Amino acid sequence: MPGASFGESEPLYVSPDVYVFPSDGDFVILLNDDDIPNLRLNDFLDKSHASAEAKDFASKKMASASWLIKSLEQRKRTLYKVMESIVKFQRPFFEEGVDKLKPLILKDIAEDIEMHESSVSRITTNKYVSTPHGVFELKFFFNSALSSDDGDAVGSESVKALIKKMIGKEDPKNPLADEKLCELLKQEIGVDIARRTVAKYRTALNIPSSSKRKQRF
DNA sequence: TACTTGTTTGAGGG
DNA sequence: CCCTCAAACAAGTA
Repeated sequence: MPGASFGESEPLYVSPDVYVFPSDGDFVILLNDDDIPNLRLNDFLDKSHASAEAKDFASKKMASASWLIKSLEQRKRTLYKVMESIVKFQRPFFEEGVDKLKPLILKDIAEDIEMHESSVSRITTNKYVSTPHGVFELKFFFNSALSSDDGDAVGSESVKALIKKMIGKEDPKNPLADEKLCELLKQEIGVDIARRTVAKYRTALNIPSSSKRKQRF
């Protein structure tokens, strides 16, 4: 998604698919179904003088229309359940704010609402929720301990940025070893990655190892 | 390099 | 449109 890496609170301009707001120490979920007015079937074609083929054609159309309507209803129900489950898992976020996000994976939600991960994946892409702390894509609530938002590239990018910043501030006489960086990363943003990964990111940034950076005087 | 874990995507059924 | 399944893909790890 273009611009995905530019900030946490991007889409003020999208209209959310679902709202969450506090009420009485609890949270209420409200679906936005503005764009789906009440749909219903109109059985206008069922006339006895119609030909067999026409009746057949009509009833097939009716059938397909009716499952479309059912699908839309089901979608609403599923979206509601997913949202409910997210609120359950990320309650501290809804109560206190963005830095209280807990690690969460699709499978957690999938198991909770008894559905397949792939369904959860599809439901949570391109859907937005309005919360007391802003509007977020549903994907925002999933982070497997590493990335802060967008699943792939963004996570490692922001970790790289942080590494660069830390090395920039280090004492030239006492450069930060990868292991130390690893510790700091954990303290500062709660990211838990292996020392080896830190080394990989550092190399990617064209920063030499701590022993090479050490200055003698 | 190969294994593991997590997410996405294409096919197929309703 | 909904859903699942399996296979592909991506990232970290050893």
